[in-house]
Amino acid sequence: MAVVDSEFTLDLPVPASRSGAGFATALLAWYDGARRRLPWRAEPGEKPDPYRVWLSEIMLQQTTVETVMDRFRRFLALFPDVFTLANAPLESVLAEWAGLGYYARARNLHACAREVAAKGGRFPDTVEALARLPGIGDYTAGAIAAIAFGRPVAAVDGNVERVMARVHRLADPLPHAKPALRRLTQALVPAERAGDFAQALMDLGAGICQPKMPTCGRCPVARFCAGAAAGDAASYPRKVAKAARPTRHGIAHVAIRDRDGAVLLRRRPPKGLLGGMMEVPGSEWREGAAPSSTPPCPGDWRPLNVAVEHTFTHFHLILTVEVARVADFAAAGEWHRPAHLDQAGVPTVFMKVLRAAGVV
DNA sequence: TACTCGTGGCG
DNA sequence: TCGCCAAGAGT
Repeated sequence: MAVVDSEFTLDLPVPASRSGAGFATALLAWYDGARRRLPWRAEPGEKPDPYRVWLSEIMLQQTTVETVMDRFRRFLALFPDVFTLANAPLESVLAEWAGLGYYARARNLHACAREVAAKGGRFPDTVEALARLPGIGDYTAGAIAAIAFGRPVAAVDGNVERVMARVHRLADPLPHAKPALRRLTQALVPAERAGDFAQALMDLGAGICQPKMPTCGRCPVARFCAGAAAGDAASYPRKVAKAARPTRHGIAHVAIRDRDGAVLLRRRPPKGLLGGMMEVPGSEWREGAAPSSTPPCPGDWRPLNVAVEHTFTHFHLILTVEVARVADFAAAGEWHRPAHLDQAGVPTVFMKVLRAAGVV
């Protein structure tokens, strides 16, 4: 009955104990008593708002619930509906997104809002149509279709992958196992309450079937779980080893205007790393020795004693910071006063630079 | 397919 | 301290 460890294929029928209504019924019964109350989540009996569901799903991509809680409320207060968002300048959306990371999400969010608004303001209600919108991939399309529109489709995020890999004791490592895990999940989706089912799986993954310490003793679906039965749930899902992170070096020039303490910032190119966000002018970031760079304006440039370090997803960065108080002059960029830097759209790495320089 | 793309928290 | 992890998508 248990799926053997070497099983990679999914053409075999799902074992009866892990298929059909039993799993979903047990999970939903648990969810009815244990569901988290979250700002974007409709209360029982409430009709979900597709705009809020969509916004929350984008914001939650690779981002913790804890972080999103406050940011979601802030964002919704500024952009309460899809038309407000569509009509807002991209720069204001990026500024509000600053610090959240993965800024392509904000660019795609804005582009998606414009598409939806241009077609009347209603989000499509099928996985296929949703997945055609910018920033909406397989997971998010499923989540919106299920949560906002009740479609009986799977929403397979990292939580669900983990739960399913354990339930089935799947030996195939991620990311190769993703399509298999999607099919295994879809096979369990109930005809009714598909949105609750999706959210229940995520609550289960977040609260009980946690990455390093699953508490199978409190799990409502442990009796359906091969990993719980074998006592090795924590060893799933298997994953392929990740590549080592290289270190890049660079220089950042903090120009402080004598007159009022304003600092010189520039807008980065619209795509790529930190695309569209504001930056402190500086050198390129390269592996090996720090590249030389010309300051953005003349001045008495002095290096700080302490370098600024920041880790991105795929590389570590060490920035040497040089500071100068400079006279007012026409520079390629914008002068921002310290009091308003939190509204300028400065990503975290450059906020670290400004803190090191004593600007904020 | 494999790589790019942020940030903060935690064991 | 440091790798792992968090409601992934685009290319």
